[in-house]
Amino acid sequence: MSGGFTRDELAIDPLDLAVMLLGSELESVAGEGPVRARIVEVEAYRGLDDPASHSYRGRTPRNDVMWGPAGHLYVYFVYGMHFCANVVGTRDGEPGAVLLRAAEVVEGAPLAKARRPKARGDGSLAGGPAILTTVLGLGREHNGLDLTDPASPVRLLAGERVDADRVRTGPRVGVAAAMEVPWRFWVDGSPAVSAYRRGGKRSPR
DNA sequence: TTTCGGATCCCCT
DNA sequence: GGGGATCCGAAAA
Repeated sequence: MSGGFTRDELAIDPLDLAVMLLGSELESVAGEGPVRARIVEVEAYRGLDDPASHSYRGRTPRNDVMWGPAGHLYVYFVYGMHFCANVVGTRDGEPGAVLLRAAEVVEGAPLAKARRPKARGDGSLAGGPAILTTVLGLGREHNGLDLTDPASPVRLLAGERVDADRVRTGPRVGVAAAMEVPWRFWVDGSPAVSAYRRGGKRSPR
C-alpha cells in the first residue's frame, strides 16, 4: 500500500476521509519542490447543514470544488493573507472536504524553511493550515488540482498507517459554529499539532 | 456598490 | 495571553 490513492478510495464521507488522511503524505513540486509532508491533523467539513462549512450557503464559484469529484484540492484564501488546503471528499453527491491543519515535513525541509523566513525552528513542522500551504508552496493556482493524477504537481500519497489508538478527536479549531461536533482528528503526540483554540470572538462567558 | 466577518499567524507584553 | 495586519467573498440594499 504505497503510491497514490485512487479517486474511488477518496469518494467517501469526509468524516471517514479525515481519519484516512492521517498519516498519508502530501507531495508538492510546485515552484522549486519537492516538499513532502505527513499529515497529522485534519478537520472535516460537510454538507449543506454544517454552518461552519463553506458549502453551507450553497454552491458558489469559490467553493465549487467542494461538490466533487473527490480527491481534488480545494484551496481558499482567508483573512486577507493566508491560504488553506482541503482534500475534497463527497458522500452521495453532498459537498464536503477535509481541511489539512498540520503536517510533518519528511522531504524538502530546507526549502520548507526557506519559504518561512520569519519562522523559528528547522522547517520540519507545518503546524497550522496556513503554514502548511506556505511550506508546500500552495496557492490559488492550485485550486481544483486532481491529487490522484500522477501528473499533478500536488499529489496525495498513502503513507504509513496510523494506529487507531493514536487517533484523537475533538472540536474544530477557531470555529464558532457546531462546537459540539468533534470533527477534528489528529495523531496523538505529534509536535506539529496545533494547540486548541475555541471559535468565536474572545472567550464568551 | 457597500458592508462586514472570517476554517489565521506573528510579535509583543 | 492579547491584538494587529490585511483582503476577499457573499449578502444586503
